[in-house]
Amino acid sequence: MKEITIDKAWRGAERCKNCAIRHLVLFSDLSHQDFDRIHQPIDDLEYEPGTRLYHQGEELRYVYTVRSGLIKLVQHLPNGTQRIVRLLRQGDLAGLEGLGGQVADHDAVTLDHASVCRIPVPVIRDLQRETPNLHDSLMRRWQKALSGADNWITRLSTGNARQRVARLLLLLDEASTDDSFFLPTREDMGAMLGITTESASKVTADFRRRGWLKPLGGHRAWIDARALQEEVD
Amino acid sequence: MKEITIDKAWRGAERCKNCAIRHLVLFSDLSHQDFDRIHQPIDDLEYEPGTRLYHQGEELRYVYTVRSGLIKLVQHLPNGTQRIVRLLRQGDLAGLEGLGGQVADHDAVTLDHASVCRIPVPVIRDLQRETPNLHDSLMRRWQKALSGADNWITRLSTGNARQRVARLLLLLDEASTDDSFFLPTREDMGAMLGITTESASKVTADFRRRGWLKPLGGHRAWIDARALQEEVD
DNA sequence: CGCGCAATTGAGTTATATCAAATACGGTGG
DNA sequence: CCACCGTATTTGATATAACTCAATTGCGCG
Repeated sequence: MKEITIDKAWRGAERCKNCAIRHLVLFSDLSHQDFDRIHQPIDDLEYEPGTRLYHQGEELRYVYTVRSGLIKLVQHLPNGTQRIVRLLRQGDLAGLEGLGGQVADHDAVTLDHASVCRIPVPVIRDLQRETPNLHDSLMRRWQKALSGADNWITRLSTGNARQRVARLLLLLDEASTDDSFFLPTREDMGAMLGITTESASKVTADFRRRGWLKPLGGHRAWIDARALQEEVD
Repeated sequence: MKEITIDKAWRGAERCKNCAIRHLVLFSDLSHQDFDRIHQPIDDLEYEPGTRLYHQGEELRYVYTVRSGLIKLVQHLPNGTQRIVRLLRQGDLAGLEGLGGQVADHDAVTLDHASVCRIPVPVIRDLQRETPNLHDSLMRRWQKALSGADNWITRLSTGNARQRVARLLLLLDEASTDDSFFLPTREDMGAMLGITTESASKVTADFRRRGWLKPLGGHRAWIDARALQEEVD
């Protein structure tokens, strides 16, 4: 597991005002004046695959907005097993629990190359106190995270291995803008679905043989969503 | 499934000020003046076991604070299977997603006899606009719900049936104040753990034979937490 | 080209689901 | 208080799915 590497850091809220995906991020509803209330640097960071942003139990000094890429939230059990409890993508926040002063509930690890904005917790606390514009935006994040977690239980942790893999692929596919999507390692698929690496591999290989899944290289793939949909219901 | 029955309705915010468990509920941080901003009735309701507060897809006009009892949140899949994604108990909120204007993500159904405060969504919206005191309290609810969901995945949807049942019993036990706790039907246990009713029954019966679980009648039970803890790690 | 890791595949074992039957339990009415 | 009924639970036999362990293949990268 690699440590964090910072490729570039823009440092500052000025860039936020002109952010290309501002409509998607936490600060979408902020006014021009609100940005002037930001007194600590917001850094724009690039992480390579397998980078850990923070780990379970750690004090969270930052909240992270995903600009691009995929991030997994991993939770460890006392007995050593681990489970991926959620995936974060464009517009999602990692480390939300830090806003309440809690330590991290999970490890946050990039799956592929990821671009992330790192916002100091005090910045959000201050903005929250001085402007109400952030509240709706923040509540939508909580809401989205929660419904994501619920879906994870019902869709990815219910039914047989075949259905779970199919639902995961459909989930990854519909999240993507183009017709290809990031295909996780079989080990990660297993950790997401509560099945073994081998089981994930066997189902995946079967889908490929049937022509419903086509790997495109570089950890990307295409699926026949129609066919896979029929597997799940 | 029974419809809602209202045994008593206190109607009004006056009672809230003197609520016996106010330190646990959403309005813990409100000032005396804040209560005067409440212009719609908050009803104190009693539900019998198996009552549905609302169902998935329904518009949420209220948020519900659990005063006592247990409530299950059930999510239905298109193929007809259903899964219990969370349990709510004293101090928890049902229908949080209604605050953002969304329809209900789940069915909310009482497991045992439950006492609940029903708060109109506009009341919370108004308070939120006029006083910042609610924000922390509300965020803690989101945070708690989310970590509850994460735990549900890692503890109750991971490992073999035996471990899952053990973890569920431990969870129900530690939530309880006295040394007894509510023991769900095997069917509900199955829906919580992603296993069949029969599997839940077989494990439960085995724990009983070993003396680690003692049913006390009236859907209540006692466990040897020490022994069960050893089963999970 | 070959090294190392990921993915695949297969055989054997175990756990869980499935189906069916028997038993226990709670509530109701006599 | 007891008998009865419907439902939940338990139990068993069998089928099936998933896990485990081990070996092999494939692939990306230096």
